[in-house]
Amino acid sequence: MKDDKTEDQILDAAEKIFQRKGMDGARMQEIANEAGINKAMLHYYYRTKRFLFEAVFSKAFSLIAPEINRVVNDDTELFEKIRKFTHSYIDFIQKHPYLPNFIIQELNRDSDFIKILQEKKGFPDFRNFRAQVEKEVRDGNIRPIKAEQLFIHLLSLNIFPFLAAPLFKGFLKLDDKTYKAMMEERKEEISDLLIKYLKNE
Amino acid sequence: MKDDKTEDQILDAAEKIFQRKGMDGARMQEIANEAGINKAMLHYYYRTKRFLFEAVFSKAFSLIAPEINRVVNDDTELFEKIRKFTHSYIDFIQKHPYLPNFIIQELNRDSDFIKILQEKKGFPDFRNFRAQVEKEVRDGNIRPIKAEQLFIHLLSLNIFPFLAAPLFKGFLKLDDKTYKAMMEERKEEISDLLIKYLKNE
DNA sequence: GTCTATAGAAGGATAGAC
DNA sequence: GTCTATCCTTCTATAGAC
Repeated sequence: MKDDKTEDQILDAAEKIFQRKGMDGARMQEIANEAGINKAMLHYYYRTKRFLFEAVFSKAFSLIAPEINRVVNDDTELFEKIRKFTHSYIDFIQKHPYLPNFIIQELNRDSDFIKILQEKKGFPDFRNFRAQVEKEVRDGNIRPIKAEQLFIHLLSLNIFPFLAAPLFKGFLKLDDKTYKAMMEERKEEISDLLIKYLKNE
Repeated sequence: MKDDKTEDQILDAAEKIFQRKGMDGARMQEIANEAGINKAMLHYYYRTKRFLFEAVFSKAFSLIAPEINRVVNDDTELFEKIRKFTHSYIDFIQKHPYLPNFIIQELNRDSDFIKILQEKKGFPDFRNFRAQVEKEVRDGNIRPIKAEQLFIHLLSLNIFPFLAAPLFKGFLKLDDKTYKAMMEERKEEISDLLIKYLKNE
């Protein structure tokens, strides 16, 4: 079982609170309440707030990393890859709506976090994707483009609409339901945009 | 002069601190130090931390709003508009690097903020842009696309790379200088992507 | 391992002199 | 308007009983 042990109950509770409120906004007491456990236990298992936070952050990142690796470390054909990533990422994020904001926010808050993550195994390695894009360009299958720019396009188009959901809902005057439906539509929209552009079609 | 009055000195200092650390991470003492002034003055002029924060947030939003209005409330021809927005937004953000993260973060933290902003004059009105895109589609000048999706594409491609700069620098193993150069390149990359797609060219 | 109680520090806010 | 001093609450963290 996942929640057998107090340590895991704490981590689950901390996840909820930290992802909603961030490192600075979260309170140890709140996490303890959420875990249905005493505040002293948090320190017993994780020593400090910072260590607990880092455990949560690492776990969050290890959820995202495989998604990224589907792009950079996978030998699917390029268009298929774009299509699959876009579809699966948007499904993934519907399940973890707080994740992108949490990651982005804390990386901007503490610039050392990314260095810690880079050391870990499973950290996405971009080289395969670069090679793949360069080959497609060389073979004349796609319009000339830098792999980095395509990668940034792909992630921006997929991630930002969730990060900026309150903003877009405000601008476009959409309710939650309509906005969610629009995110579903984007699976096709994004694939279509990138693939037709690359194919020069 | 801008900094004649204490009230403005405080607002400037608060801007710096809040934009770097957010509402929860910022300390009144830190803002006072930054302003070279006493902590009691902050309360004298702005009563509470929250009011001071709201003043900063409103000002930040009033800096971004005109940028958005260049897209939604301006009768420039569509392709020209995409090109101009992309170029000017990327310049704008190099001058205010903390702004997008600040806005997004606080809108996610407090979902009521957007409602307050919607009331204010100058809040972007999407209707003109929708009409413009619909007309271009009807006239057969561009590929069929919903105005909302195009709007989200445009903002995502422009804003996210700054928001996620630490992440992309980590993934792509780029230093600040190289990344900045890449953001310059994106002015053309983004325009090219959207316009060629729309023109079906 | 788990709890209660509390230390110790920090932060927002105010009183009151000038 | 501006400052110093201080109140009071909140928060992280630990001590110590069971």
